[in-house]
Amino acid sequence: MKSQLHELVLEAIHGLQGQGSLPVDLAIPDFVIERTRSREHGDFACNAAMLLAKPARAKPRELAEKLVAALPASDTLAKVEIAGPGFINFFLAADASQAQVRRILEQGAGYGRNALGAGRTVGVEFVSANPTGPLHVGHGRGAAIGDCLSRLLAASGWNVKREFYYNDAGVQIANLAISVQARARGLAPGDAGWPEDGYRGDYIADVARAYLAGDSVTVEGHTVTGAKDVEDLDAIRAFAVASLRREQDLDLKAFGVAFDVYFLESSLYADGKVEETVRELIAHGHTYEEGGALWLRTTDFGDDKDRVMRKSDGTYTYFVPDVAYHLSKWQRGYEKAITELGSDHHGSLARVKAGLQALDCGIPKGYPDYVLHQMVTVMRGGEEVKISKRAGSYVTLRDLIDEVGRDATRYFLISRKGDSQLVFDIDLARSQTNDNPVYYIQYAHARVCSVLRQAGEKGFTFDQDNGLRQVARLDNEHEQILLTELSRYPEVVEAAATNLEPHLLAVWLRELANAFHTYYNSYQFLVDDKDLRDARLALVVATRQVLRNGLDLLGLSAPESM
RNA sequence: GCGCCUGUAGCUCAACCGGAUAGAGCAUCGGCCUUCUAAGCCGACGGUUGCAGGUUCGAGUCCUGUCGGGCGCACCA
Repeated sequence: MKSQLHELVLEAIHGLQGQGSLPVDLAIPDFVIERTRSREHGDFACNAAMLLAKPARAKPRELAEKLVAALPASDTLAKVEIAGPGFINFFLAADASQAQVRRILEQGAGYGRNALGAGRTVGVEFVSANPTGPLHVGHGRGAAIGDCLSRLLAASGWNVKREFYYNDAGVQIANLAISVQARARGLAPGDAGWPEDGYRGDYIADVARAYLAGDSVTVEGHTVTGAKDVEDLDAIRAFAVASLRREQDLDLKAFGVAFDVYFLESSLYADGKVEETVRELIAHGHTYEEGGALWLRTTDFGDDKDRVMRKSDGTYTYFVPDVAYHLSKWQRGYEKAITELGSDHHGSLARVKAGLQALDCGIPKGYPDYVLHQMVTVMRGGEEVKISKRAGSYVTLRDLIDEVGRDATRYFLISRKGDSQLVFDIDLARSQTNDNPVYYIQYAHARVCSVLRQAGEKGFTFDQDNGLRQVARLDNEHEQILLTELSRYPEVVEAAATNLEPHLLAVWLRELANAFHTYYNSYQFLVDDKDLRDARLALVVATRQVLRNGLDLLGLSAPESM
């Protein structure tokens, strides 16, 4: 609809140019068609007249009048008004918005999808936690954002690959191994001989116990069995990594998140990708040696200082495999790559992008798209919660899922813009479940289901075809508002997907639910007038469809009763 | 010190890449269930968008400065 109106206005401008009211060589500004904030201003508004006023040396309102006069006739419009400083307000014809009901019911689960991705492949990397402990709330925020983005992109016609990258061999893993070993020897944090930066959480003791008991752990298709040998650090490391990967997997599963690819940093070394990357960077002349180290001139690509690639001891700094990893995404056919990270990693962005550009192999300048999220603070009883039994020093995702439920946790973590810090209020999410926004949306869905059940009990049969023939009966204000909301859904999905801002969908779904609840409280659906009843039920079923589609994109359930 | 993010109602947050009278939820107060689930609806209260300038028809949004908060600034990952 927006693009349709945009076209109409464009034609009007050209028309005015044709009749000499506007200069022919006028540069047409980037005017927009947008949803109005208030219904008094119609359904859509256009700012073309105000933008054209200066270059055309005309008064905005007069120009707007000319534009309206030159507007091609359209039967989707009931009226067009000029308001404020020169807005052109479009009022849709009632039957145009009523037609939404048919569109929604015909398209069903497909309503709201678009084809912007055109079947191209996008890699969405998120969580990417190293297997050194249970996932924390921050990972949860990343998981919710990454998963929801994946769903949005899939709904926008992209072929989505969800990817989890982790380091299975670095110093953190070495630290994990000696921590488990210390526990296996019966040491506890604080004891003499406890490793200096050892991981202190209870989960380390659990892993050590399982290792000594000879338990088996299966993850990503391999099984690792505890060797029981306290001295065998390699065996301990393998077992610990498998155990924690498995625990993270279970957490993610409980959160409703799954991945297509688990990518190991160690594989980049094994496959020679790291060497290949270094070779290419040297070959393209963006490196130099200094002080026994190999440097990448990242300042050529916007970084604020050059970075060491290979330390004087011959090992690589971490950002080299990071570049190699993103190169592999490109080589694996990810035309678009999204990397979702905690904002504490934002320092690496410029480096990786610089490294990719220095490879000079056709990777587009903005590659990859970074989506960052700020920290999460967990509050309970007005105080910050910092400790979890299992992890020790942080609140785990599992804690939240267990305490407030999967859907509420997801909704809270997804409903805010990623780049603001987030306060997760457990009391609000849990003890005040009645006031919880996620239940509010789900309740709208359950209510529709309930209405249909009631219809059956009252002996009414919903005749959808008849309802679609009678949509002209949907003429009261609440019905119009609901219809307008429903028609916005595809725009919301598109905006959330292209701006990489899933919270837009979460926020909007609440508005849709509100429009429905208001309608529900104002009018009886199960009336004796069959035509009116069928029309209302058609609208209500269409609403349920959109609620379902939206909840699905957020990864939330759509309960039939509550 | 430098860079990135951020500052909006008492609290938690929105505001469609510059638009019209800045919106929700929680909290507080007042109404609505013999009628489809009151996990709901309606109303009231609540704001100099941290502050000061600037850009223009128009600024919460863009620019400069300033104050407060977070994160990052290694031959660590």
